[in-house]
Amino acid sequence: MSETVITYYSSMGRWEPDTRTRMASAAVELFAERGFDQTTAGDIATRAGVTERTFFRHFADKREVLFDGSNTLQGVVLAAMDSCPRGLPGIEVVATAFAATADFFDGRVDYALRRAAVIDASGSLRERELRKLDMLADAVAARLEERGTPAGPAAVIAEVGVAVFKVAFAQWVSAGAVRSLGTYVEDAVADLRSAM
Amino acid sequence: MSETVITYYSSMGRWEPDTRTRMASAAVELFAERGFDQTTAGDIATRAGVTERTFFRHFADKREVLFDGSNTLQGVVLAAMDSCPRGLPGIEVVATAFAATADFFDGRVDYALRRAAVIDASGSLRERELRKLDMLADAVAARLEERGTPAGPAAVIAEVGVAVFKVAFAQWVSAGAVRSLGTYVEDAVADLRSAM
DNA sequence: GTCTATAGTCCGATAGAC
DNA sequence: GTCTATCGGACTATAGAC
Repeated sequence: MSETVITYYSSMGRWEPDTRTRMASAAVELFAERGFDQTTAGDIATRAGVTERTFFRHFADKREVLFDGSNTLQGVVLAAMDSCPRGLPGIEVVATAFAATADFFDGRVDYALRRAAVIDASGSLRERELRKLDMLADAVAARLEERGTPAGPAAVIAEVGVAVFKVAFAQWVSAGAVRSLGTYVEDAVADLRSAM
Repeated sequence: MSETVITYYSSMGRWEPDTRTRMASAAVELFAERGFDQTTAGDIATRAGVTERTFFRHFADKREVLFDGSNTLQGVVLAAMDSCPRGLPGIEVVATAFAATADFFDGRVDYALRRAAVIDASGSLRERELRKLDMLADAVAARLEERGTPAGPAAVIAEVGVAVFKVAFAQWVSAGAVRSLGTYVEDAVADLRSAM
């Protein structure tokens, strides 16, 4: 999704613009209508006005169409980490970074909620989401190491950060996004602090 | 895998016993030899002396053959939680429970390491493993709630516990299991404590 | 753009255990 | 007889190869 991708494709001109975005939208619609398993890659392609072959040229597999924004989210997290002052403890950096994802999601609440409902309804999609979060944890750990945190603690802090984010995000979704995601992140961090 | 299953099947007599176990062993061998993608479900079945059809009756999909022990591991964790005194803080209960998995893995180091190598080599298997850990977190959270921990903190503590375990397990594997898994869990918990 | 292999499902049939 | 585990064939969709 992400503005980057939109700009990229709309600059091409020759083909119908926003092909990826159209396929992503069509996918969420169809998965919501009939379920993930009952929707073929060809169905999505057709609704987006392209062929099945084109779908697989853009996305490595059927699930991936729902995770086009993952890189953008990761960029948001890493950028927020970079904005933190040098001396700030790793755990603070990570907490701040995940709280910063609130802006990203609060700006696309409707899509995020529908997408979350679709993912939660499919074990297959849930697996893919967990893998994306796992890769995010790896990226966060690497960035912490660059900031001087030793490898062991960096891995622990990164994984714990993602764990907290997972809980906060689930609560945000199940509450229907009535409050900003940031408040759920802060609450979850507070829960962890008082637990230790 | 678990002794229960072995006993169950060996009591039948008519067919070759331990079909599931034989398929699981064949799978690890073949995945290690040629890789996950280069191994068909039929290949595994053939090496185990059954047909492809039989394979899919035992396992919902090709990946699942490597995760037959997941329920057992979950049982170990939950049982360890139940052994903790009532008043013990949730975080202590979870830390103790995951440290208790050491006995489980230290008793099958060889299989665990080969299995881990196979899983790490395949994104597809990694996804499945993450999903199993996610379900473990849900089970741990539920058990914490039964012990009186409020839902929010229970979810956070459970997810953080799994996060710590993930890091400890990865370190245990990459070090070749030279020390017991328990020491890695304790170190990771210590890292988290000093980070907060 | 076509062609193919494999994953995974559904139908039914068979055969020992009880 | 019932139950459970095996096997066989046919079928669709995914995903990769050409």
